[in-house]
Amino acid sequence: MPELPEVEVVRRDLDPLLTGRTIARIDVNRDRSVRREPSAAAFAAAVTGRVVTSIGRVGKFLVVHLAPPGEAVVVHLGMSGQWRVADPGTPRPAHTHVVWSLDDGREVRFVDPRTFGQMFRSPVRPADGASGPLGVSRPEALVHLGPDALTELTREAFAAATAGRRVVLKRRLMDQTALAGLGNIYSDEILFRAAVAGSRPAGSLDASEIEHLVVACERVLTEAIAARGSTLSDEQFVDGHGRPGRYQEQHAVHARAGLPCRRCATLVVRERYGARSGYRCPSCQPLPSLRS
DNA sequence: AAGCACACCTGCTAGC
DNA sequence: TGCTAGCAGGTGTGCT
Repeated sequence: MPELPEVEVVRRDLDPLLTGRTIARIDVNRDRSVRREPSAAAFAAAVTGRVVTSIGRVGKFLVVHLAPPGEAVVVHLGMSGQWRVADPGTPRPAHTHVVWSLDDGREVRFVDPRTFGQMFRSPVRPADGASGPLGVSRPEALVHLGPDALTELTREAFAAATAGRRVVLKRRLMDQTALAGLGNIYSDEILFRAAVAGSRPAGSLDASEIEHLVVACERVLTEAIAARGSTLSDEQFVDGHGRPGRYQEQHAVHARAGLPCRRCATLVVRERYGARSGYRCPSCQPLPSLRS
């Protein structure tokens, strides 16, 4: 499923193609892909004719800023969403739910087999003293998200997100209101890089472990973006040009149960955290009770 | 009020 | 070989 690195790859693909373009037409083939709007038709009518001024990202959400300022289209790829840039003459893939036609003749297609993806308008207040570290205001629909794991993460923010929490760390890392952008893949990889077991209570971290986790977060996400994201066998992530990512080749533990750890060759184990699964190297990420 | 269960949906896989 | 049942995933809601 697309997490922060995959969404950032798509953002970087779409930004030069959409910024400055006018949205000439929007076709919604599946109403479910447009949420929080009076209707799909109302959404299309409100966005048609407007100019894209930039494309941003908060966590796993894309933010298409429009002129005149004050409103943006927020897009979430869900579990299987893709944005594909194509010429109108080419056949549309199955599950093409929304098509944005641009004034330069190109189409941007929202393809989403599992239909967990969504898009909607959201007000954006002008940047002011209350805006984020980047000086960019968030759409109002995204103010509940925690700091962006790539652009807004500090040691202080991480400490605040975990202090006093009894929930297991793995789940806290994936809680978008604590930290925005991490899902199952990258929480596993960051925990491995920091040599911390995700089954620990979030509030049990010491200063050294927090430092390692913050550094691991920055490095893993940066490397994953450089490798253009992860495309697993049972997922279908592709970038704006239809190409898969390569970071899965570098995964240390995620989806590698029973395979040797890349660092120490100990067999990776799969663990359950409630309804979710995670992967861990028992040797590199020991449980506290097993520490010497 | 933190934390959990559940709904949403469809393609793939494991199991008969 | 063909079928079905179950799983997987992120977000939002609602319950305790």
